[in-house]
Amino acid sequence: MRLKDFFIPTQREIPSEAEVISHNLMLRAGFIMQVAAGIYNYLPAGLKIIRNVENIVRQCMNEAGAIELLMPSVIPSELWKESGRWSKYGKELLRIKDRHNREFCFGPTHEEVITDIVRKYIKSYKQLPINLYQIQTKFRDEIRPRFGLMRCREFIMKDAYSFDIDEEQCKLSYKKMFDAYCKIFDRMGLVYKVVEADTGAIGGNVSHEFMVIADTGEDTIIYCEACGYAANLEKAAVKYIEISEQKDREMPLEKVITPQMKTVKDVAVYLNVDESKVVKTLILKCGEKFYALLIRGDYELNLIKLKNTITGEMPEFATADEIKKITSGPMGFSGPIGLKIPIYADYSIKGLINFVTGANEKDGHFKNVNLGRDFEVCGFYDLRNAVEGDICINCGAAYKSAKGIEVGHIFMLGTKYSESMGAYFRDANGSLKPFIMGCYGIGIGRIVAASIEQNHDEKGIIWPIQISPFEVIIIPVNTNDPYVIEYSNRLYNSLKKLDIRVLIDDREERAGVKFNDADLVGYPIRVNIGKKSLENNELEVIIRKSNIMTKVNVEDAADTINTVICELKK
RNA sequence: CGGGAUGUAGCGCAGUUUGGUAGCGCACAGGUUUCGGGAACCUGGGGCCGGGGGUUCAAGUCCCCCCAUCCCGACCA
Repeated sequence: MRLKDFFIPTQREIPSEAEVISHNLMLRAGFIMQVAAGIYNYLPAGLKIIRNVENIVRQCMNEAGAIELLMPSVIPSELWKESGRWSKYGKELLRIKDRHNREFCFGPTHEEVITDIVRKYIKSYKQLPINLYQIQTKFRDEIRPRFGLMRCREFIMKDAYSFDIDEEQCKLSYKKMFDAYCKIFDRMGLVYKVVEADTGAIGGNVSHEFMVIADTGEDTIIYCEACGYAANLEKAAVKYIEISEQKDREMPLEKVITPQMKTVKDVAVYLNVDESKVVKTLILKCGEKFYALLIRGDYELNLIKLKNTITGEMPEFATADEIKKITSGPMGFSGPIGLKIPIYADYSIKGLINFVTGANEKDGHFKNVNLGRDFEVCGFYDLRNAVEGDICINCGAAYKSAKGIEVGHIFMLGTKYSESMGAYFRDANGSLKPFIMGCYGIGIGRIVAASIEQNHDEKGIIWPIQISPFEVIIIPVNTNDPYVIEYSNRLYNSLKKLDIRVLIDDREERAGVKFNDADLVGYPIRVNIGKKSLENNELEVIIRKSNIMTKVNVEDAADTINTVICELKK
């Protein structure tokens, strides 16, 4: 491609809306352009990158035996009502109406549609297993889109769905996808971790997330270097450690005045105790039922764990009015003593003595509160977020934590959709069985963003060659020198003959402009063809990543570059 | 959804305090000189100052309403 005939609108100015580096660089390199909050144009070079990522994904999926199809982005509400998700899926689901006032949604995921296909055509165990996938534009009406392609509302996703005769076969399908995902992210050159995850709104029981490690990531992952355990924050288990404080040192209960001291921090500072000696009492609501949760002041409640161990449904925090009604005290002063609703406690409370809690009245707290003596709880559970330094549930070493970008997520779904939507097949005995399903997503745009987060320097992007919009850029340095132009064109044609994805910067720009643009856009290999070096019958090959420049004889140039490309692809 | 901020040329911004008919840099067009890390000079084009309503002789500037975008929060108990 000749740059004059192509379109890469690089910007010199730093876009004011871009907070994270990948967003900033994608805007400046002319890959994307914002149309609305969380909705972007993919400009030509950006599209090339997207396509490269898609093709790697596609190739690995095909190798793993998955079959590509394409489902619509607009889906009638009927299918979603069958699965029950029309009402359960929250505001993220963009619901729209056609001219006849019929309800549709813009698909955020396609379990319903794929199940509809399979239940219609797959009738026998002989047709199984099958894994169908698509690469499609999805829409999720995120509360807060941000960080460019990292969290947008409209985004491109690869989603695959497997159908099996039983759990065991499903595990095999799941494993195949697991391995395919590893291969995909390896080929992209990404540094990632696979973590255990909660299944959330999609449903099911087993789930893994593929996390690209990056400080700008929105997710927290907890991992153990000793045994390899890794999970996201929602899932990471906290091991119960016995605290052996001496029961006989219990002191008499004491009420203290704590004017305006609403937060754990306020109270701890005011009473001159450590935050870990303040126990917070959280009032949660789940349907019509209320619960009180006790957590040590320096820890955070994990709603997902609460849902999975106690409430079953996703709980919400009670409002100020509800708290007033239930505890008879204002928000900020709740405590377990005298509460009439079920009280559950995190393990962190067990064994604690002489702690501080709210007194369920304005400006009042209790000191020297003790479990058993002053109140009782229904039980102790793991209800808090793990933190760095916690003891690994597997091996006893200390957890570490890191920020990650979720680029892939795989689930074993079981029969959630097949049963609700009546998708059954005949097994070998002739009896009707629901399909055992799995689903497997990869965020294409997110991979692009994540790749930039991991591969850039102060000048711009450093593409892994597999993803780069072009493999080589040729820069004729002196555009007024006929030899420079001639040799540039000659090399360009030779590289094209070798099927190398080559771009020649034939613009009438000064060398510095071209160099800076090349560094910004991030081509892995740059070839400078200038008057000076041509006098020695040489040109310069520069590797973007290492910034190493090699002088190469013009006659050998094409072959040398081809060799370099092969090296970089390894 | 709550809080904060910002909307002025394609991009980045000043001008708003104290109302008086819109400016800078980059980009763009023409010209001269330059030409291996974002050139210099000259000339030029480009704005319903986010939208609507009001106050005023006069509004980018003051008041009201709306819209959009960005940031923070949504774990305060």
